[in-house]
Amino acid sequence: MNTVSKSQKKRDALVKATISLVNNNGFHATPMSKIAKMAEVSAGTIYLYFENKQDLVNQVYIDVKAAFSKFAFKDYEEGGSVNKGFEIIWKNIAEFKLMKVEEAMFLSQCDNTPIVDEPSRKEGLKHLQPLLDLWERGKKEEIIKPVSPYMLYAFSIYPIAFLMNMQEREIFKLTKENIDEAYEMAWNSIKI
Amino acid sequence: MNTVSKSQKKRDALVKATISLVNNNGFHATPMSKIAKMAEVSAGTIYLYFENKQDLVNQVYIDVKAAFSKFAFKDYEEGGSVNKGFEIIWKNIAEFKLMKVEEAMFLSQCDNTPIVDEPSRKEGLKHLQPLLDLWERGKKEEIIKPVSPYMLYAFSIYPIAFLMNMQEREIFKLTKENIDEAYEMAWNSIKI
DNA sequence: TACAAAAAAATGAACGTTCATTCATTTTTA
DNA sequence: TAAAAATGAATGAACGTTCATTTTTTTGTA
Repeated sequence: MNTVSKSQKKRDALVKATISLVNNNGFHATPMSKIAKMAEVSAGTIYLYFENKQDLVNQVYIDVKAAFSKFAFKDYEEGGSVNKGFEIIWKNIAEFKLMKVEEAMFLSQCDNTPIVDEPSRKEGLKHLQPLLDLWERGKKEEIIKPVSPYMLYAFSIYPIAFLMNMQEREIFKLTKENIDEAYEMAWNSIKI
Repeated sequence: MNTVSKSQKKRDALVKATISLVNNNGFHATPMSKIAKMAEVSAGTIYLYFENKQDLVNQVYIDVKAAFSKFAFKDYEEGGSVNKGFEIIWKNIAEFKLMKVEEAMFLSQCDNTPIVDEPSRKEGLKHLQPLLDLWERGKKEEIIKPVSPYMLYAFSIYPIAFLMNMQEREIFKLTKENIDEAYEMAWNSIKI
């Protein structure tokens, strides 16, 4: 049997189409009509699921960010060593950015432009708490540098987005060895 | 006397207006009419300086990127130690991102969306060679990790853009001390 | 189970607005 | 006074959104 309702399928198709078109053409060149066409849905149908274009991007952003966060913490449980915990999370994030390129590219575009509104941005940040907690513990244990979590994020996590971007533009190839080197660089920047 | 021609002034005003409006509203919500109004120029005048809207953003991108690169290498001369050279360049870049926020935000938006075309992107990259050369020397001297320059850039330079973004959203404050800490983190990630 | 009536979902043509761009005219400069 | 620069109203295409109509699904009844 089919556990996904028909209307959920349409919403999913719309979300997917939005991600793909915004990635390839940018938000400014992604009309609702094209989204509808790619999702194989009529133009009016979009407005049964989303209030308007702004609401559509907001919801897509929140959806993708939730999927990202879920992925980031798979196989992770609090309580283990800070080193190991960070490695698990970091490699999950790297895997997400390299496997789910479409989603990751979309997030990178949203995080660097005013196409999503402030409340949705806040909403998207919610799920990162376990990483912040881990860092807090790492600071107490004098393993992690006693600096703002924004600094830790900037130097250890954010760089992955750049590598993904270069990879996507076929300027640079991220191999298995590269990933281990990258992880080392991330860790070296935040460890004491 | 006035060494800047009148028409150069108009072009400058258009460039400035474009940066400001794209930063605040996004490219999709920046009509030519608003750019003209903010630059105190008639709509048609834009087309004396730029072919069309695409050409306008491309040129603004290239202009700003050139200013950025120039700034990045001020007070730098090849030949000094790798450590010192990198510190000078890194701190220049940090200063640019924190002092010339408008320009830096615009670059970050362009670098993460398809609003500028590929040739302009290539053009914008041209001026970074001295940093690549420095890194190459650092690798030979076994001071810098023997990894792709994209990796070095991702972990040492790219994070500054994240900090700038957070600073701009008033989520995080970058103080003098922070900057020194950040520099340490950057250096730790790329040094052997 | 079969069918019809009611409700819900989906459609897509139509609407009004906004936008990028043009060009006949005016203003400024040489 | 000729040339160059600037203007801004006009144009037509494209867009987001609506809504009268159609299609599909659900419900109620025998």
